[in-house]
Amino acid sequence: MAALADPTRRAVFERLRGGPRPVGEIARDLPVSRPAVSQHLRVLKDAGLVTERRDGTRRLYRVDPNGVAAIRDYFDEFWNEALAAFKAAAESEGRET
Amino acid sequence: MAALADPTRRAVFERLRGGPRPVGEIARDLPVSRPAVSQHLRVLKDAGLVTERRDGTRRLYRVDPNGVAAIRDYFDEFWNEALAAFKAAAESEGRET
DNA sequence: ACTTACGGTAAGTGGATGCTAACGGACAGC
DNA sequence: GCTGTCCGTTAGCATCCACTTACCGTAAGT
Repeated sequence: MAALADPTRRAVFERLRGGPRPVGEIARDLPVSRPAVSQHLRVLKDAGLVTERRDGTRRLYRVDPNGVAAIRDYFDEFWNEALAAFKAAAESEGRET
Repeated sequence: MAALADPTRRAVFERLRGGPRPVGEIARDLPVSRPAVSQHLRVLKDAGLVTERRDGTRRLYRVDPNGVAAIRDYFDEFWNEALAAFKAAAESEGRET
């Protein structure tokens, strides 16, 4: 999840939300150089959030559903536990006060 | 979400998952000093992920359900869009190939 | 009032990291 | 084979940030 910390990297990631994209196309509408995008994609790939696929001289990157699912599950679980604790606390507080 | 990037800060955050906690108690079972925990809590608070409440000389921190919900929603939406795009791509690919 | 416990803040430092510039490699078209 | 395009990698740099140490304020107990 640390991979999604950087704003630029999140921007790169979100460019992939609608489907596969080559590196250059992503770099074109971002205020950073192409190598920077490459490095971000490498981090995202190591984090299991995107996958790579060669297409001639280009490389298509796409979102890896498994990675997104992992983070999504983490927050779902956290949400459930935290909410339960929150309700329990609110209740016992209501009782005491 | 950048607030949850740091591992230590995530650890602090997760200590709050089960209910409110004072600063000292959190710092006690983490390998960092108390001021460090204070700083992390400040970041989490600014990010809207936790709320603070004074209790005598202590300060109780607890998870803010709103903050967690925001992130959870972000990933839910991302998940839906990405999955849709992924399926669409897989389909059109299956057609062509 | 004095002491003790709790915790936020400021200053300073070392390590991590995002960026660019420069280079090298692979593939397509002529 | 040569050229041009696309992209990953390296080196170097600037910046950010997490951490500790030291200090100060506040509240509770005696």
